[in-house]
Amino acid sequence: MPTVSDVAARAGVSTATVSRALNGKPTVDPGLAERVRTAAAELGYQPNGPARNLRRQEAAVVALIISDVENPFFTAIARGVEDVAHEVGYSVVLCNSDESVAKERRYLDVALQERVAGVILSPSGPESSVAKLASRGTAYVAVDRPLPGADSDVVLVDTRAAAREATAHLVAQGYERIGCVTGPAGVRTADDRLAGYRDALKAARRRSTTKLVRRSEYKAAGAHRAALDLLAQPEPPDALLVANNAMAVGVLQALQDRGVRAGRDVGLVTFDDAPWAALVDPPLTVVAQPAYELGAVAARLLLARIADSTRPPTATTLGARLIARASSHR
Amino acid sequence: MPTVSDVAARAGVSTATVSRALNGKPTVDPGLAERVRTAAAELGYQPNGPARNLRRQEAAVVALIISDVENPFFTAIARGVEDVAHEVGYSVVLCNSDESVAKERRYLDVALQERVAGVILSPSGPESSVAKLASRGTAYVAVDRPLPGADSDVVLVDTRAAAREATAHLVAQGYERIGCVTGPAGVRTADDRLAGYRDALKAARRRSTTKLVRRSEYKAAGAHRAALDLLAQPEPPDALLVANNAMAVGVLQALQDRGVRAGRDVGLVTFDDAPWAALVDPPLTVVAQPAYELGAVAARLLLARIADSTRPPTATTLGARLIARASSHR
DNA sequence: AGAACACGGGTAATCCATTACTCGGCGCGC
DNA sequence: GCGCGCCGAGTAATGGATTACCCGTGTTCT
Repeated sequence: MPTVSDVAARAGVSTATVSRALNGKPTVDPGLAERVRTAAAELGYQPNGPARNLRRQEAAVVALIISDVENPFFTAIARGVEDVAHEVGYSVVLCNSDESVAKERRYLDVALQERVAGVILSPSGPESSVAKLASRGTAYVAVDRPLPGADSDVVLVDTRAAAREATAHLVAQGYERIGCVTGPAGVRTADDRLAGYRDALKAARRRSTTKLVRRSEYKAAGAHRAALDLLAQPEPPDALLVANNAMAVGVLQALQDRGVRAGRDVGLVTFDDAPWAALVDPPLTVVAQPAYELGAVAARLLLARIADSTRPPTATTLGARLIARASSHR
Repeated sequence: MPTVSDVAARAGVSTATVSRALNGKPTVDPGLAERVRTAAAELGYQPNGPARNLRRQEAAVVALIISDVENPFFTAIARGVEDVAHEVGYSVVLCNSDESVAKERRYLDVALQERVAGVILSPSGPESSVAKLASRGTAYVAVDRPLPGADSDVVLVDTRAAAREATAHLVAQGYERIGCVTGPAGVRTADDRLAGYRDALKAARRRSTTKLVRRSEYKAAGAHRAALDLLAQPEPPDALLVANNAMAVGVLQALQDRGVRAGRDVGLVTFDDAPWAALVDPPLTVVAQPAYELGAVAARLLLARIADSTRPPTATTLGARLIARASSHR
């Protein structure tokens, strides 16, 4: 594996010149620079990343820690981050914390060790270990969910308002006993969606009861259990607000298991406009979140913070959009 | 940011001992090792990854380059890889080549520069630049699709047989004009699925015509166009074999657009048992591929090759399973 | 008791790219 | 014509962890 010295020898210059030429520094004679480039190409020279990062004290890499790779919402965020980062020459490494605080911490440690330039994360739990990042001066941005306590850049969706709107929509469609399946306590989006749901019930002068609310992991299996449980009650809900698209899968399975028809028997609004949401029977009414934008904005904020660590932290809130389809209509 | 020297000073030992203690080398007095560990903890010491990797000439990281992060098939592979790699202390960085040979090459370069221990990839096109990996001695494994020309470890699904079985199933269900929507020429899975489809038609003594075959990118948009195109023909197909799950979305949209009922009007078998496949109307008959297993096996092969670069390359082929649901039944 | 050896631990070389510092040579101004 | 300043390029220091090599102490065998 050739090194700068090999290139230098072949081009008949010093290693300093090789480095300057390959990094496009202007203080190199064009002729020499050309000679260096051909020498590098002939040897198939690839700079040694670790050596470069060691010297530079930072890698041109940002880590993106998402809570569920199998959720299209988060992969769309990833696309947004990637596109923006690549434009300015940063690479993105995607880490899947799988809604586990332990895995999240592990990835944060790796990011810290590898001296990445910055981190974008969607915190999986109430207690996050970003303190380490802060104390090391590594830039970071929270996406989708704020960081408890930390005064950081953050990009959110106005999910409480969206949940309120979605619930109001169910009320307007004439559903009587509207339930809610949301994520774990302490995960901000889960709490906000529940709060929005309650806001709407209150505004409609409906009594809100914990009997119609269930929490579980943000995954299909948990939502499946939650939905079965709700349906098994003496007075089951006639509509459900479902807090993310993985959960929507679980809830739909539960309805199918019980032979309950979505829309007709139980109205449904779910978060996230997954590619398949319009294809199920009946097409799902959804709260479409601007996931790609979320990622793109987060990436831009991160880059800005990497460039200037003294910027005051900003909070960006994007809006969501209710797309009414047949599942919320008798 | 503390370094080994800081820890050494605090523990009253040399940097060598610190390194040995923290890396669990047996040649350190347990008492000293303990002192080192407390010192490190008190300082919040995090080893400098680039420095370590520079010295070790390799990072405990494997790169996984997949062709589409938004496709559940590939994210399931990612889970398999992650689980296996983490068990032995490797980190996984996920790279999304987005079915683009250029992005794939870019990520390969990054992987090479960062001196990752190994690479697992699903090649996006017929010409892949793994030659660089080979010449640098970096371990790699192909997953889902073989590497043209390269004699590497590879983990595949017997996708031709699966396509044959799926098509035979459509024949057996009484469909007459069976079409096929597959991926780009040169992508092995796309070609194999088409070949399997033709195998089955031949076995059933059906005439196979290019009028019923369309190729597009492995994405929803392309499949949508392809399906509309097929349906617009004077003699449209009465059944379709669809080569992956992103495409299934596009095809279902097209059917919806045209008011054609899946199953009744047009039988459907698609590849990949996505979480939502059983939830659409009608539930999709699918070829379920062992995606998680694919990833897990690939990771194990990669680790074996990292440990011993002289092993002869192996090819592993896993079977797929046809799950008959309502979409292939009038 | 003396010698050989095992073992724990320290010193310093090493990995490779970047960059501060330095130096020679050339051009321009007085 | 002389000197100052600038430009291009080289020398060597730097970053932090690992590890080859070496040394001193304590053990064991003869």
